[in-house]
Amino acid sequence: MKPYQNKILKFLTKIPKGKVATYVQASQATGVNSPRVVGRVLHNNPDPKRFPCHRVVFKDGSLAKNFAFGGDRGQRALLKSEGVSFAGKKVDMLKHRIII
DNA sequence: ATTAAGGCATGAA
DNA sequence: GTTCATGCCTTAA
Repeated sequence: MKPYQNKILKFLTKIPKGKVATYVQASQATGVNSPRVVGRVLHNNPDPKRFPCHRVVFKDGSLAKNFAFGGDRGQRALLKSEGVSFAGKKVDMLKHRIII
């Protein structure tokens, strides 16, 4: 059993639409005090359709280079479609960052 | 202001 | 010990 993985995936589902979470927030919310672990779980994402890994971004709002949905480019489109605003290349964290 | 690179820290496989 | 969808730091252009 991988409790951290289960918690992280569950954390993804509880991210409201139009909001984004940072790796740090996800790691702290799940008790896994390491953003890298979160990133690994997202990469091992068993079902991208159920777990919106595209809602997890860097602390500064930038996106990962090789995203499972078609690169950072595709992720930007997905988030934008959900109502997330973008400041150039980065997500507008001030408005869409979830409050833990 | 932004990008790139290098280094160090953290936690798990 | 090494790697990794990170974070923060510094240096450079």
